[in-house]
Amino acid sequence: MKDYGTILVVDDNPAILTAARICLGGVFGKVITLASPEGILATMNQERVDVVLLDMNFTLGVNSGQDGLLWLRSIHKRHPDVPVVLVTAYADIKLAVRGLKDGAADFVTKPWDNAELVRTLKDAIDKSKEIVPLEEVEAEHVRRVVEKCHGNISKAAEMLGITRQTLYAKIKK
Amino acid sequence: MKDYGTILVVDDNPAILTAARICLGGVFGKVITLASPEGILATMNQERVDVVLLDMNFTLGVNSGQDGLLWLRSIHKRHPDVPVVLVTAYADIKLAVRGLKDGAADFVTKPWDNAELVRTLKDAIDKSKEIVPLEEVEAEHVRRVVEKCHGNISKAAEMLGITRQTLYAKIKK
DNA sequence: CAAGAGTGTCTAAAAATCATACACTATCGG
DNA sequence: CCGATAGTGTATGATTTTTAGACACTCTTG
Repeated sequence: MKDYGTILVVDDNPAILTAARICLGGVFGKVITLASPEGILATMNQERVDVVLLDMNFTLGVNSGQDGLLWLRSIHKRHPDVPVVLVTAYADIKLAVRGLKDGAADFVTKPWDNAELVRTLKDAIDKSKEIVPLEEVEAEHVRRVVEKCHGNISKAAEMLGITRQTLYAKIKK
Repeated sequence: MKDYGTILVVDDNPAILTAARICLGGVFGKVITLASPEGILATMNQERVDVVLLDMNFTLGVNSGQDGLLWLRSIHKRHPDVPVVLVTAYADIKLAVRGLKDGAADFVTKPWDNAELVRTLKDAIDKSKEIVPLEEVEAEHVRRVVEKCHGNISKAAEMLGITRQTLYAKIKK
């Protein structure tokens, strides 16, 4: 059951970290906890982390979670394929939404439901691990661009940077 | 300035529709309004719509916006490349988040700020119109998969459905 | 009607991809 | 320490894809 790899939990409340270790220990092979976000990148460079659970409420209320967003961006920049799940207070849902737009995989609101948290984390990891063949990605993108050009194959081909004839061939299969 | 095409506004409150016509008329070449969502697909089949502004509060409070989500999915299914911006009450932000996961481009909360609404709609359209060359999409996807395989080129190539040598060639440029 | 834009198809040349192969390195269990 | 296994980097020739260029056709529009 412990096949979900390594999780990094970042929260400035030690009680939360202890709770996380207990709650998540049964699901993740390794639970790393950090009381402050400064060590995130260092930790992720040393250790292969499969998912990050990041609390947004550092420096309580001082700057409405801007710090959290900055850390999220830092993680996303260095490790674009490691999913980050945010933790916010319910009143801060707008912050969580900002986070989603900035690349977070998902978020949970405090106080959280353990089962929901685990499900959210599993989903985030599963989604990040799912790999699509190159051919499929290409076909999907071609379909969208042709749609966007309202069926104008010449324009679509130009925007895709390929020849009209090549686009024909790709559409046919 | 009216180069943002056609917008479809769906809201069961006639006053909102009137306000939308006035507020959005200066930005969009054509503002189509619908008092009920039943006509959405029919309208979109007849007319080329560039963005949809969809209120989630039909059948007030009866089923917490499930209807809105269903309409969102219908639109997204038939017209996957037309961005949909949701309108929800502030208390229903969770609904808006569900909507985002279901493919909505963005959302605004009622009561809205006109400038913010226009900005949100413009962003949604700009983003939906931006077209990426096929080569770039391919390179990005290759990069991600290689990263996900932690540098194991053989595995990455297999998952991408291409040869190891081909992957080499793609990485080199 | 004439011009322009788009379509569908063809050819031969150029480029990319494939299967296969070989030498090399690193890791791990016996 | 040795052999097995897995991965890397590179090479070759055959095969497939893509390209440039061209031609005939349809549509729309001034």
